[in-house]
Amino acid sequence: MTLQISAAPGRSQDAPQHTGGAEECPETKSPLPAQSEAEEHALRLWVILSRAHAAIGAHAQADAARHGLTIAEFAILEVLFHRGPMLLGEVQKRILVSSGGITFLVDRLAAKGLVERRNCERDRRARYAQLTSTGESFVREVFPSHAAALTRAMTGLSSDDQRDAGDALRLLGLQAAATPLP
Amino acid sequence: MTLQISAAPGRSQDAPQHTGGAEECPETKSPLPAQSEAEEHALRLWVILSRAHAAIGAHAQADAARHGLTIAEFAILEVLFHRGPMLLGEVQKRILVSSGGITFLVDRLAAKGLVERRNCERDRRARYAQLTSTGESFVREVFPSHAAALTRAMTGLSSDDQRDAGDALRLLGLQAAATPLP
DNA sequence: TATCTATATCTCACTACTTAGATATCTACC
DNA sequence: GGTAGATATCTAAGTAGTGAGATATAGATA
Repeated sequence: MTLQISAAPGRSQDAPQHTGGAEECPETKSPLPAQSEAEEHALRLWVILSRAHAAIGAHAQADAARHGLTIAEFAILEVLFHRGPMLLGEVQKRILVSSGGITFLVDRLAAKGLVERRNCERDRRARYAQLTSTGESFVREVFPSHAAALTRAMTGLSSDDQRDAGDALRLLGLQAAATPLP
Repeated sequence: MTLQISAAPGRSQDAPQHTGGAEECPETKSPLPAQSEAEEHALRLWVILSRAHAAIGAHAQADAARHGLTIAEFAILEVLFHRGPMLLGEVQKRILVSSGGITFLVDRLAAKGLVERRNCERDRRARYAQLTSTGESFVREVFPSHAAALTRAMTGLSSDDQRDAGDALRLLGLQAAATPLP
């Protein structure tokens, strides 16, 4: 819940009116090379995407926090509930945390009694995470209000527009994930 | 760069085929109350939004890291470059960090010689952050490749589709920010 | 003026992770 | 069977922030 790139170009005219002299700086400041329209759209989308993610995320976080959980913990419970027991590595990829992170998160959920590990018989390096029965009732109890909170946070778009935006963002995310980091 | 909610409903049939007995659990598991279509779309969009943000963010982060900066630091440099000197509180709201965070980040950028504080004459509680001349040349030097990296990360959508997605996400974010947290 | 409330920044203890590397195990191929 | 390289998880140390509260100042009101 942070991480934001500044809103894009167009230096505003009115920032330091009252800095008290010495800084009107009338010499020419060499401007940046003009951005292409493609770059302008990409930068703008990155800013907006970050803001939207932060704004929605604040709702998800607030709702998870009501139950003493982080968003990442909540996500793990949710995936285990909807998909059943799962190897730690699979959960890790799905919720996008580091390998150390998934160990840590499952430890914490286990300490809360919501999740337990189980050995994998086919691969003795690997372990399953699965909900305890407490964990299962817990999800059953809190998930509906969580879904409602997110739905409420998203009323800025009609349900159909949400689906369309989702379609577009899916392409965006898949392509970004497939593009090698520099 | 993390934080993800599991991909949505529809418990998969094939998860624990090999957990070795004792868990086929044929008793009926009371299903969750069926979600409305609105909730389904909202949850799906939240997942996709998080993934897209993480995937693009990885590129932004990798590029910032090449210069020894975090995304948040980079965002501050960028906003100061494009908008000129700015009160800490304004920067804080724009890049969405906590009040302690903006103090910390500006400290760190100041230690790197890229930013400096200046007192505000009209309000002695407040302070401006502004780029040093080093900071300004730095931004001038690294911004173009940063813009290029983000543009490259976003090739999953055409430039026009990026604009459309941005329009939609802007509404989404604004409404979410305006909705009171529960 | 005196006071009350609202801001703007800072401090500092704390948290939720990440990163790098260790360990155990698996798979494939000699 | 033995060995090389790839995985799956865990461990330990480190980091970028957050959150609550402290301090100083501003603005409004009596």
